[in-house]
Amino acid sequence: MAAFKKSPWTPEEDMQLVTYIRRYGIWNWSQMPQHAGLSRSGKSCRLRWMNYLNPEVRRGNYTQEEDEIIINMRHVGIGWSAIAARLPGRSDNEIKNRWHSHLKKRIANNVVEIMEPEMEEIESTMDTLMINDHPNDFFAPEVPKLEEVYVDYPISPYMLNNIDVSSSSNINIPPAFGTSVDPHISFWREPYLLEDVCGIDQYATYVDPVFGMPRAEDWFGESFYPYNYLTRYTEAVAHNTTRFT
DNA sequence: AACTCTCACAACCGCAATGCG
DNA sequence: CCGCATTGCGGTTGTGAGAGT
Repeated sequence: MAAFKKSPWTPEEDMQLVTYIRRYGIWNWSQMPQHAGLSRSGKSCRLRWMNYLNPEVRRGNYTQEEDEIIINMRHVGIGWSAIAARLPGRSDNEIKNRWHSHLKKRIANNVVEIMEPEMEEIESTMDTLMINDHPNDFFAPEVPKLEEVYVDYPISPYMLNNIDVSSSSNINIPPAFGTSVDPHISFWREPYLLEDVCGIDQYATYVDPVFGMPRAEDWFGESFYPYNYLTRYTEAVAHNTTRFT
């Protein structure tokens, strides 16, 4: 098995992953990288998406209210993922970082006063978690007839009608059903659209005439990458260096 | 200007949980 | 029930930026 790449993600890799997910949805993390042309593990791709590339993720600029929620929920032993569920747009990893780099220290220095969370708040949080864990106890979703939706590819008719498959040569269509790498789509793994998640289409459909895919700055703007990452990367490519620092 | 230290955060790892045949 | 594959969680590490000396 080829070794997976282990290093900071490049803008090109980000674009490959986002482009792929935008076109085909998330159908199987472990197999997606191969079809997206990425030398990354599925785990790495999932983490990158969940913590960084997902347009739902907000980064930085924590409000006092958010900090207090983190502190209070952590104080009673609630896990990172449950706290993330309580804070829309925040990933568990980011909250964890926030805790370790800011809040823990502030508490140690008694900069913030730890308040006993209101019982109602805790019960409300627990109710939410119960609903998330046992959705069928609360409502029964209508299961779509997948055989009518998916014919050759595990993507929806909407996506089939709105993608230009020929525009990107280095991204492969997911495998068809019945092949050796049949993705075994189930209801719970149904691919979803970014539009469904975000409400709006946040990504440009512009395709670079030379490279076939949008440039990073077209997608995210230079501020997307911290510490002038994009600038340094671009310079490294221009000077044909193998590693940029 | 050069070096060291600290901070912030991206990303990795190991393990647990879950799903599926 | 079992074994394997996949996904999710939490702890930890690595690295770049900026502050301090």
